Amino acid sequence: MKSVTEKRLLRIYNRMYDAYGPQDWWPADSAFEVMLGAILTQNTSWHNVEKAIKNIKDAGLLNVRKLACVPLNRLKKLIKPSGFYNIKALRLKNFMGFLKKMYGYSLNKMRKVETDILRNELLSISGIGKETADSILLYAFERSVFVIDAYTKRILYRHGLVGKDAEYDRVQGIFTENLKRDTGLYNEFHALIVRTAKEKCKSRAPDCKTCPLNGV
DNA sequence: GACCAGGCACATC
DNA sequence: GATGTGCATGGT
Repeated sequence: MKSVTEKRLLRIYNRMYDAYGPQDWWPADSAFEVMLGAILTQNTSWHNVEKAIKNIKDAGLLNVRKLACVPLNRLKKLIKPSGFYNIKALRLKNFMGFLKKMYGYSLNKMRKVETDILRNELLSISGIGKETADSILLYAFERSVFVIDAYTKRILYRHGLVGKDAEYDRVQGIFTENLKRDTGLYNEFHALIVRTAKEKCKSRAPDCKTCPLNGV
């Protein structure tokens, strides 16, 4: 028996899927690249993040052990195009220090850890908040964790499912308490929200005619 | 030239 | 607990 909210969420999902199709997220070739991107994209357009990741790739450093050895100042230069490079370089260092300390740089060991424990570990790292942690859990480790970002809050607010300043956990609960735990669905749903938001209407104007969510 | 982008930590009240 | 602020590049 589907709840009213579940039906609404699925209607939103289907509209976006029909308009844009599968998004094939996360745009990365490895779990480590997902993690780098998740930190670099904090309050930053993906376009700029791609430049930073390309710099790291071109330098042959897209590898946990290699990148961990790069001096801070060189790391700053490599990620400069993604903005906030001073603070983000420190965050990457914090994160890689965590990987070394907890897992000896082994993402396979990390992969064996239970989701709630892993989430708490990630949140304990300075520079990794809920959205970044959940992005890593969903897109690097295929866990059924719903990622909430500014777009998601905006869309749920626009559709009257949460209040204007609803907290992260509250917004996340709307999805996880009403949808079945399905990693593939969560993956595609969040990706489609970002895609929809990037289109012209930005999912903002209530009277937008081109938005696939208009009238849902 | 203003505004925005796939947040987060920290200071202050 | 809530609100405000710094962090910075590059595209529109």
